[in-house]
Amino acid sequence: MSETQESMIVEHVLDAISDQRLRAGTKLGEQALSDLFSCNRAHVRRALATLSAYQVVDLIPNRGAFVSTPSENEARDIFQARRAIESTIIRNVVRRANDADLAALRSHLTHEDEVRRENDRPKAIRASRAFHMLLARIGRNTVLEKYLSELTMRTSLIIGLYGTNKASLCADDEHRHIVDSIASRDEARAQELVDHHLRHIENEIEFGSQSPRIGPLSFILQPSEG
Amino acid sequence: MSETQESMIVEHVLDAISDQRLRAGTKLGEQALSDLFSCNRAHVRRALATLSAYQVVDLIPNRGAFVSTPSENEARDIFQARRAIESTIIRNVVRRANDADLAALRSHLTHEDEVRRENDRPKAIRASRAFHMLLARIGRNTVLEKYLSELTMRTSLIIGLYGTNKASLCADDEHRHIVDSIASRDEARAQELVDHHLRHIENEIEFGSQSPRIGPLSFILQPSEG
DNA sequence: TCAGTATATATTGTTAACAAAATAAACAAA
DNA sequence: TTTGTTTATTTTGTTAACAATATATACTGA
Repeated sequence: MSETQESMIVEHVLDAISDQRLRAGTKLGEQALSDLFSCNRAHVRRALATLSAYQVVDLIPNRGAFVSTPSENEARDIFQARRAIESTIIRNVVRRANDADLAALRSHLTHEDEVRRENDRPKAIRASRAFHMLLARIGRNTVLEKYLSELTMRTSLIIGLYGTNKASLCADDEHRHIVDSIASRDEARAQELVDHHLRHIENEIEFGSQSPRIGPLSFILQPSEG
Repeated sequence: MSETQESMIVEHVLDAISDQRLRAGTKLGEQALSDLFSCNRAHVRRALATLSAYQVVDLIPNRGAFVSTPSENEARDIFQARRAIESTIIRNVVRRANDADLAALRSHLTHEDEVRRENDRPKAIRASRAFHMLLARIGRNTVLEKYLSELTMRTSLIIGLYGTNKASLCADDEHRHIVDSIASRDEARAQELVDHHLRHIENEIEFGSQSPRIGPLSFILQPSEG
């Protein structure tokens, strides 16, 4: 089934979305993709079907595939779903995190500090997403981890679509405080911090302004690595 | 893209799974499916890619597609995910349900009573799933609704795989009590009842008595099934 | 210039044919 | 019988060609 080839396309598109190189509404042409990844269209079509199932791509009959553009209502549903899922994840983390996990979290925080100093917004957004996904992995529930992966992807889409009020996205030390609460095994506090953090992100989104702007696909989707 | 044709295959397979006509491990041959739905294999392959993204089907390279067989760990993750998601759903329901919604819930309860009298287990399981999906629809969060759809599907798979202790699956009047708590707008009680209900279902599953279709070898012993 | 229409191009949808791999069957040797 | 090997059959994977549809371009007439 050449699972590798197909999943490579999927992974690259997902990476590009979470990096905000691919923005909402961008058309994903079959020929363009099969040229980029040097494969035939059948692979591309299956990859697009998968991405559509992940709800990050819309398939329109006879028109093609487009990166989905979440509405405000959809965005709010997504954030509510994130609160539901990450609430359970953080509880798992507080209960299950071992020393290695805590070290990984601390290490990630310093990484986020470095990124912040670089003033590279897409990179910062990516690092922020990685923090949430690290928590999901430490929580050790693969079902929740997969769902959160989809939801954070779509969150990147939302932020790219509508923009945010403040330059700093995942606020300065909210992540740090969350890690502290995990380290002190304070379940209630950790849950409250995560919930507050997610509401904070949602509240900073400016649903009024919508700025869809797109570039050529070949720039955005460089199949750099194998 | 003949979205209709492809989604028809997907829907039929999902229905068959939730009805337990399709059981874990069953092979979904491409030719068999394209014959059944009188379409070409390209459609079938895309449908299988979608089902794989929903995690109800495993795609094994050069071997084909098989209805997935959740492990015990996976099953527990699924139930935890359900508690996380349905907790938020029921909160939405208590807040948002109008008179029509309550009427629909009452109507469904009488339907479940009728089904119970018929002693048709698959039908009962389907009706039970429908109750949870009705709650999800009334909750009006499409993201959570879609995830719960997947999770209830996989729950059907789990129950079919491992079996349950008692004949009655979704216990006699737990659903009724949940509806009552919704009608009286008792959020805390509704959440507690749903959580308890889900734990109840999980506890009735006999993970010890695995049916002999776990390993890949048992697929071969298994005669092909419609 | 602008609207509307016709033509040309490009893109998606469909099908069939063929290659590669896995499974099933047949068969020979112990 | 049982085991191992070879052959045949089935199934999955890949590719290309063609049809249907949508988009872009050119053209015509006010």
